[in-house]
Amino acid sequence: MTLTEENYLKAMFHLSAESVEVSVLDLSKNLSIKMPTVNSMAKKLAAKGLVIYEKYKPLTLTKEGKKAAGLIIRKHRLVEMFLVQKMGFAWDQVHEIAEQVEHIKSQIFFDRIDELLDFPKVDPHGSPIPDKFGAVLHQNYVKLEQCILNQKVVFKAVDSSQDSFLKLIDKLNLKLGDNIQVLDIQEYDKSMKVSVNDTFEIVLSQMVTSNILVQS
Amino acid sequence: MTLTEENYLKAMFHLSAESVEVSVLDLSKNLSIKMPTVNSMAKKLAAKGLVIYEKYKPLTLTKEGKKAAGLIIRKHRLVEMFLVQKMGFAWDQVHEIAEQVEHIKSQIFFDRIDELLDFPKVDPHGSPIPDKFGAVLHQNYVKLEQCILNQKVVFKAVDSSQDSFLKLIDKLNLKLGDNIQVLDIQEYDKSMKVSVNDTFEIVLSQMVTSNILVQS
DNA sequence: TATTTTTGTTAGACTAATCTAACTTTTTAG
DNA sequence: CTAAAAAGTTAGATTAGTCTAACAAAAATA
Ligand SMILES: [Mn+2]
Ligand SMILES: [Mn+2]
Ligand SMILES: [Mn+2]
Ligand SMILES: [Mn+2]
Repeated sequence: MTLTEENYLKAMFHLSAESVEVSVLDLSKNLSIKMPTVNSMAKKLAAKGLVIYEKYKPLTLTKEGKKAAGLIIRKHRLVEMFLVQKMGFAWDQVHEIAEQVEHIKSQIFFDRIDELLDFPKVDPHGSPIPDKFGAVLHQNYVKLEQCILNQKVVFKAVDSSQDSFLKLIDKLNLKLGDNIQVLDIQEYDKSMKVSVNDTFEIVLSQMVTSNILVQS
Repeated sequence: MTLTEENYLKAMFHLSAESVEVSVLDLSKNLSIKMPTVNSMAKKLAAKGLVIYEKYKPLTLTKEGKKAAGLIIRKHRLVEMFLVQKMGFAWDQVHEIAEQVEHIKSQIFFDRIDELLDFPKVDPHGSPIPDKFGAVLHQNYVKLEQCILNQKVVFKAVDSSQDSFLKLIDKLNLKLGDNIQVLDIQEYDKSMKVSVNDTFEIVLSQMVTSNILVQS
């Protein structure tokens, strides 16, 4: 499989987290690749048995395709964890590097990373690392955005890898595992005031709360 | 620069260690790519100012080209060192992986590797790591093959990355830094009997002695 | 339902990297 | 010094991945 094909599969996997089916337009936007190009790649992946393609219908990953995508995401997340835990990178520096390293062809390389990290289950952003068969343990996290007044939750993961977002979280002194309570929600812009570990209070815009994943 | 271009430059750099000028045929053999392909790539690299190309003449790297190649080789060797020193790989496992990782686009990634290794000067095979400007400190090593009877030398580097060769060196219990004395040279096949650290004696074929680099 | 907008597809072109077949130049050997 | 061999080049084809322009179908809206 080529690097390009791997990136398409990975994008489809991420997009189908919600809706299972993925439109050509969504993929196109997500990859910043024009629709006709996506269309022809979809046919190519279908010919390889990784995608179900029917004219004018949304795309679906086959079982095979899901597994392949899961294995690439596994490598991506293992690499991110290694970069943070073993090489001292900040969580906002690792996504771009992992985006490239995930395509290295070497089983032992990733096995060794896994071993050195003692077989981690999540990456530095709280996302689950798929197992050796490409299967992802589904997390039942919700967006902080959807929480109600006074609800108490735990900050479990982030839903964006944009470095400006991650840097903001750092600046706000928020960390995975923190206890968050919703103190106030502004009707107008959906911004939230929350308390963190009962020690300090911050205000978060909806753009931020929609990328914070929490568990009750 | 593309991965492919980087690999051509690197190959040229290696081949021009001896003769400065590189024939299209040599490059073709070295890369396992047919001559017409090499020819057109040579023109392309010439257009970018990295190679001097004149019809029917051998190829030469420009100053720019040499620097670019040196920087890729730097990455390759830093990665090999990291894989051995920090990730526990054997010296015969790292070349293939480094061949891929050397193309990662991320300055900080390689800078951090350099730092974690405490700015190493040689890779696990004894080859010098080019500096940040792509310049290589030239080593004055000779092949064990060329040594004379009774000469005492130090094993400094290997001249092949083939894993079967490296495994053989391991099996023979030879290590970089070992003191070697030439005890006997067979007229017929140029095989050598040598003593190692004055503790044991082994016989090496010419194929082996031609890939062992030593210093007096 | 009819029209407009959105989404998806086809056709055709382009670049990078590769190949084979045919031809030319240079080098080597008789 | 010529003929043969080796090395290098050109031409033309192929595959992967991308694009724009034009067209078609599906979905949304009036
Ligand atoms: Mn990531
Ligand atoms: Mn990627
Ligand atoms: Mn190497
Ligand atoms: Mn390489």
